[in-house]
Amino acid sequence: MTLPASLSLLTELATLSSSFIKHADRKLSAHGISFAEFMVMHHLRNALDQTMSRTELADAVSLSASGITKKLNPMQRLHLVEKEINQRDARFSLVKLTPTGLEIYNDALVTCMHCADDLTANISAKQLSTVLEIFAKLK
Amino acid sequence: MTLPASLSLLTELATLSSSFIKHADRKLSAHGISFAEFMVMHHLRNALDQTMSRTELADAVSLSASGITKKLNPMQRLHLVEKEINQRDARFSLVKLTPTGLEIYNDALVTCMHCADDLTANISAKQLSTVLEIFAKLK
DNA sequence: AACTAATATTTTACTGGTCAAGTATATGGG
DNA sequence: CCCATATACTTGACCAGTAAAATATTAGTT
Repeated sequence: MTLPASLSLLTELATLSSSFIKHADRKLSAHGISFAEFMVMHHLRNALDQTMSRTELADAVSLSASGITKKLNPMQRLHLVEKEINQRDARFSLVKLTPTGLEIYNDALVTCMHCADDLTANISAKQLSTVLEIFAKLK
Repeated sequence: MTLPASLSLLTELATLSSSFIKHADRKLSAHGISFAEFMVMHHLRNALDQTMSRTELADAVSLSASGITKKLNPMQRLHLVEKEINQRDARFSLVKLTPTGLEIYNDALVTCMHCADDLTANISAKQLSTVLEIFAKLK
């Protein structure tokens, strides 16, 4: 009995990302952050003014509203990010990367790129861009 | 500032699989199981005699030793899997898919294949097999 | 046989996530 | 203006995972 390729993609995707994230977590622990925290900083870094609302951020990292609150609390205590209240609408609170956070992000980025290079060591640049193109069409 | 493609692969991989797993979890809840439980049964289904040791299974689904114990406990209570003691070495305990488990797996498989087809709706069969080939080279 | 080390699993304490309920603020219709 | 509704976020109770310690069994050495 042969299973369809689409199912294999799905199971491979789950297995690969799970084992990769664990690998990255181990490497990033040298910077005192997890891969999930790196991803939060990564999205903030690439946002306009390095600032996003909590819901935008939650969507970006696939976390629930309460999940993002609980993830950001320790990051605020470590002064990696800071909270700013929106003048127009006090319900919104904006999250901003601090200078300390940016510094740690930049260091962690180097580590993370090494992880990424390890991951992709056996594939060519062409294959890499092919996968990225196809990824863009998934979902 | 442009980031290397390898890093994008990594972040996309994490984001895609996280959102896909949540989608599959919602669909599979109709069968009373999670995607993680589906993966356990999937590996057992494709194992010789539908039986694996707990450590083999833990490796297959990227769980720790204690993680697999905690995941299997409720599955045993629901009679999806059963425990068998190895005669040769009483330290090993084998995990086997029960007839009930097999039945539920087969139903869940149909649901899961629909999820997989949704995921891959916008890519061709050729692209699908290309990605799978490249995935095999990662790590 | 007895002691040490290795292996497979479980238990414990803890972390990080979810959902559902609660709080605070804003918006629109009477 | 006031009430209902919607939105953004937080809190509380719970579930799922980890690492480290504990337990049980086997294997190797002397």
